[in-house]
Amino acid sequence: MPELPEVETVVRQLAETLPGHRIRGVDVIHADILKEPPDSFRGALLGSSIDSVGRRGKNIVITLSDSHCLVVNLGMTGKLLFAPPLPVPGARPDEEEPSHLALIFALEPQASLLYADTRRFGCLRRFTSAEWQRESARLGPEPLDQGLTSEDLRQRMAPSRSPIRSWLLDQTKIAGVGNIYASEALFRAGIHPKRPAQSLGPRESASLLGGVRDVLSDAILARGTTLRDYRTATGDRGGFGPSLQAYGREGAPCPRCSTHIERIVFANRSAFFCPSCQLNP
DNA sequence: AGTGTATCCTGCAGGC
DNA sequence: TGCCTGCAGGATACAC
Repeated sequence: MPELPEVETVVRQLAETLPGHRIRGVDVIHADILKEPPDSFRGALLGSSIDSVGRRGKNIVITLSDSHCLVVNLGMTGKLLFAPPLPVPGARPDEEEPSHLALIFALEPQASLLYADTRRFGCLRRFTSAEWQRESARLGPEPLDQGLTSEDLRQRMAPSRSPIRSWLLDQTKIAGVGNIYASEALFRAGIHPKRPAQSLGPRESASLLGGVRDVLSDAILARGTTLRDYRTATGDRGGFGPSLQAYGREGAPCPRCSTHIERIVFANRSAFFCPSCQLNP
């Protein structure tokens, strides 16, 4: 579910509230979202203080004061919710309790951080700073990093005959793009999703990087896309859904030329495109 | 180096 | 109403 804009939204919210809190309780409800036994996870985190909250690709990186970090990947349906202390203890007005709670952190000063995940494809992993550096190095560059040029992108695409949509979804090639924004970026760039990555020339690389950056930036401003499950750290829905131009719009008119948007499936996932704006070679 | 398939898991929409 | 199938923002492991 959550791609870069959704994760960035959650990270920005948590960065304002979490730092300075200390973990004083860890309640593991569904152990299968951890990569280690619940007891060792709990034992390692109890007493840790939160220094900062950042993002790498689709990962939420919570840096702890003991040179460790907690890395959260939301999978398809994960939610990381910050629950501030209730004004009146016991009273929970409109806010419904999140369903499918998998883990609860009790924090000091009084607050809690909830992890809920319907399908439990998400995971929470602990790393030392050095371990995380190594993990992070496996991921491709950040698309919004201004140091990344379209020429860098072209060189990374050059060895790959993989369809560009699949290439964009590969987190080791470029970090943070998922299925929604892959379709959207390719639509904006006018590139067919099945074009081999290595077939994109300099001009197309530039349009693609532009398309990726524009759609991710626009989606961040709207606080992400909620199709169904995604919620921000405050439990709100993202507002980018109505701005989607291709994804999920099979049969609807292309916003540029009115041709019907088509859906094709490859590598087991849907891709949406305009057959007239995004020509197949 | 690719692709297709399966896996983890739950919920929902649509067809009958 | 109930049952079935297919589909879903991700990541990974497998055989070919």
